[in-house]
Amino acid sequence: MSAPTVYDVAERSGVSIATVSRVYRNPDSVRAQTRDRVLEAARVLGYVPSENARGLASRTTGVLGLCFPDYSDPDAEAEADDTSDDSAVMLYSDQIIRGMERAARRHGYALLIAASLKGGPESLVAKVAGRVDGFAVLARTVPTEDLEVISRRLPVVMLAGPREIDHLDHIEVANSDGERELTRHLIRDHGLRGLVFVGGEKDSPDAEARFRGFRDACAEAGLPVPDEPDLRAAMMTQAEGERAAETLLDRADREGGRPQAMLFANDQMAIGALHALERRGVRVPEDIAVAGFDGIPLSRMVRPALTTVRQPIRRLGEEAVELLVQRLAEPTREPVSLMLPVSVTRRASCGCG
Amino acid sequence: MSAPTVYDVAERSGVSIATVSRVYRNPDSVRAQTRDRVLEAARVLGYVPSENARGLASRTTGVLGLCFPDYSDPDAEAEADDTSDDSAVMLYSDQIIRGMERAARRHGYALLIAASLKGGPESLVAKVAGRVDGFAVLARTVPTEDLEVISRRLPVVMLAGPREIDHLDHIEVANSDGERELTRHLIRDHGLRGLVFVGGEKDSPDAEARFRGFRDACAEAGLPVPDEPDLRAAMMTQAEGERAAETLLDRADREGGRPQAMLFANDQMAIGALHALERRGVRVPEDIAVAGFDGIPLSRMVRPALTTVRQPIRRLGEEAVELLVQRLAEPTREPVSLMLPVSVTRRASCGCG
DNA sequence: GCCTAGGGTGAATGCGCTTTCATGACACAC
DNA sequence: GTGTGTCATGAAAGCGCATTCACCCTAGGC
Repeated sequence: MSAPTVYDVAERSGVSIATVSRVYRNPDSVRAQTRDRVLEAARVLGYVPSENARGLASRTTGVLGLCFPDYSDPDAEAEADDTSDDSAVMLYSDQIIRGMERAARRHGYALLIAASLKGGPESLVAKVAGRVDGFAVLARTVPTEDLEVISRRLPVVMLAGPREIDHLDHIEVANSDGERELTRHLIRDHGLRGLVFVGGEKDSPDAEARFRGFRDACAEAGLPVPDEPDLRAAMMTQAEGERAAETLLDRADREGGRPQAMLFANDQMAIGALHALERRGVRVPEDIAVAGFDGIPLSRMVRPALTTVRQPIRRLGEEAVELLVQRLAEPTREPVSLMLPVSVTRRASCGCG
Repeated sequence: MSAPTVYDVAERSGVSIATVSRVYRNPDSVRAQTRDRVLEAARVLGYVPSENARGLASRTTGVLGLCFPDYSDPDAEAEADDTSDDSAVMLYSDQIIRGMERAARRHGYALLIAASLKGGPESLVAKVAGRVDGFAVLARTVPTEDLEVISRRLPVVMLAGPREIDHLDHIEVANSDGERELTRHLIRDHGLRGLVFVGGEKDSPDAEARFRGFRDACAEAGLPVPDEPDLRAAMMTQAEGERAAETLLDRADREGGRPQAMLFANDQMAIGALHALERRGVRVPEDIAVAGFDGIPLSRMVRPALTTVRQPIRRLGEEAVELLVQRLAEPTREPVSLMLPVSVTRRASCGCG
């Protein structure tokens, strides 16, 4: 554990530390014979260059970072249990990590990942930021003002959510477009009319964007255009989805006119609704169509399989790296805002397949 | 992108750099009023401490690392396609990453991940090693001699595979025990007798350990004990599994006496075999039982569902971090070698469920 | 034989921070 | 009033490396 340095290697091989450094940074600039002596000494001593020192001296690290929130995700755990196959199911973060890792590897970067420890010191971002050449942040992981500060120092790309800081690179998925297309499908291809939408809280930009897509499609079709979702769930969890479905059924029983389709701002809720409907003896899709959003793996496994909109999450990670690499190469380039396309996945719960 | 430093902050707030440093490292040692001045200056300037410099000066990084091989894994990609749900399925590496990330987060560490770029410079390990407080290596990612060298400098834990260097911490899964128990189940609970085992190459320690478990169970039951697997596959892929199954069937046709059960050193091969058997019109499990090893997600989805042995891969990652943290706290502790228990998953392909 | 290029090497400096160690300013007790 | 602690801060010395810049040596041209 002693940690030999360039000085040790230099001494042992009878050269200066400059030469040792060159052997690693620019081998061709050193005579072969000298190089071999140095490498041999390094081997014997167990020398490994300190990337910290190297980074300090050369102002570049070869590492990209990712910060994501501490969703110590009870839902996800539960989901894993549902499928009775622990850890077989990829989470959102897993997929982004995989995407970034692949892309980073292609470009010769390593990847540093850190989740904000809820209640921990706010140091997280700083810790990452001080250690990488650039990094990606999932929406709402880091206070906007911190980002503002840090982005003056190195490239940052924001993932998902709205573009909070307009001089940053930014990638989101086409929430609104996706929901619009999904809704169109229900209206046009299945001839459904009484559509209700279950959203999230107002401060969830994704949920709001999806609602907008829903409204747009209603407007297009000449259907009544709601100002607000028919219901807002606080948590967007499966349990809340069940509750929402029951509330809507009760409301319909009281007021008459059961809806022909329930659209949910995410798959979790839609799946909860599926359960609730089954309990109530309401058949899906015969009596009512159900649709979600996200395309989580579970959506394919439930019965009936859930019609949804699939997000290219892994690509989100890959594109993030591409953007970082580009900006590193050309720091003055104009900020970019990408919107990744999503695709409607038609399955049994809307009457397809 | 200017990158303000302690000097800038110190100047602007009228203190020395030492005080700026203390504000971040040990806030209580600075008078509140001074501290506020410094923080304000930092905010205005957009100062973020350089973790590189900090690491250099304090010889500690707060980062743990993971190196894994570049299996740019055609099988895995194919598997994802099979389930027609891109990137829904977790790979081995994803699961380890998830486990390590969770555990690292608990202990306040960030995680640096790097896959060895095949054909790239061998610098990978050095890059990671020079940047972390300790790291985990998947078996056969890094040449033993490199590890030997690096482990003199910082804690290293080896994951999976045999213990190549005996002064390193090491975690493996109970390959042999698992296969033994699986084999016992086939022999004892299903009364099977003619068992064949399809292994991997001799230099695959996992496959060999599994074969030993198979032998042990045969010996216990008083069945003939083979010296070698009935067949060795070069790649342990699905395609090789198909081929293996066909070879074994052909051999049986020539020599008479079709086996009652085929055991494969991993799930991939077993799943390939399932396909081959179906093509040949051999019913599973009525005519022949099939079993794999690993418990990959696909094993649950094929028909008949595959009996296998599930590895706690995610826990492997978690335990790795625990070991690193422990060793960091107590560098002189005796090297540890853990063996994680596995569990036999009985499904349709052996006649259960 | 002298001069010139150019490649190989070393000395020295600085990257941004942590960390003694020393200093100064006070508060308190004698 | 002098002495003794305490607390807040500054000065300075590295941490391990990359990188000029200057230097020397050798090979080639004349």
